[in-house]
Amino acid sequence: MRLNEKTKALTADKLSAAGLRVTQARLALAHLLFGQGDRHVTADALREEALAAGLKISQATVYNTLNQFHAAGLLRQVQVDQARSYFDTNIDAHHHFYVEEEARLIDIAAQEVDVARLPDSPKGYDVDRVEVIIRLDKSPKA
Amino acid sequence: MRLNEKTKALTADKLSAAGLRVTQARLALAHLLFGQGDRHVTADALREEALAAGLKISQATVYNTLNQFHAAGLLRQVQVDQARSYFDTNIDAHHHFYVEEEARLIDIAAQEVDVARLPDSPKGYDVDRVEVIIRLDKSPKA
DNA sequence: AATTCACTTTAGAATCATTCTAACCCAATT
DNA sequence: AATTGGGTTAGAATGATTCTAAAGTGAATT
Repeated sequence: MRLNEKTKALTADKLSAAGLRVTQARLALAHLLFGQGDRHVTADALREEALAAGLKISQATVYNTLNQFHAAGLLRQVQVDQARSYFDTNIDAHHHFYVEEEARLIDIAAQEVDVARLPDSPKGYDVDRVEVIIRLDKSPKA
Repeated sequence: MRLNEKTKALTADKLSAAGLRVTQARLALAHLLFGQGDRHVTADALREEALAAGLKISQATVYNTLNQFHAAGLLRQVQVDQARSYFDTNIDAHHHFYVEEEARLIDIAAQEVDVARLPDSPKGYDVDRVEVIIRLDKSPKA
């Protein structure tokens, strides 16, 4: 993990802006998460990646950090599989394809889906967000 | 659990039609699941209900049975919460409200939602199904 | 009605993701 | 440099779910 000063400063700003103290673990994970475009990671995958990058970081810290980033609004949690949670670095309104056979998520930009009509919410409840998940299967070989 | 003969026969037919052998455990759970309109249950909730009804049934059987019913197309599995799976007795196309604070699912009939436009699936993949989940929060007290 | 055989059910162990605990560490402040 | 309060950690704990392998049962056959 070799961060140039500019990248490091940007990441640090992002953490500070979110009200999180800038620590080594957070800086390093933030760099992995936010340094390469939109991503969908599981806690375990991020841990592997961190270790592969030579970071010394515990699984507990990976979980803590993902949860803190999520609570701070830097990540979105996506629940499509019973086995594990995905964290999505794209926090703008958008939707997902999910390929169960490959445990793979693919972003769909908000404007690609048109939800033209929604029911009224039950009395006493407000819409937090609307999620559209398109579950995909591999096409049968022709 | 007192099933009249007619109800029992209907439930048995349902199991047979699904290619499942008609056993006591399956009959009893099917009756709990399908005998009272559309429901959303967790494995644990169903277990409790079975015990409360005086059934002697193990947790493993509850899980096995839910998974078999799901595989047989009698139930749909809904994944909205990281903690546990819900099984939905409504297998027709439809959508859900989810109240996270109450861990509660509410059905939305398919025609209540109009998804007017969807993106093309990635090459090599076909749409299995489209799920719309509307996450709700309790309205703040005025 | 007894036998057989494959499928079921079971208790309890195992697994796996995630969270907790309690001790140690470090970033910010004095 | 010392203090302090949050951060990080290893390892234990938790909780849902699955697995194991042994005992039970439904359906078909004798």
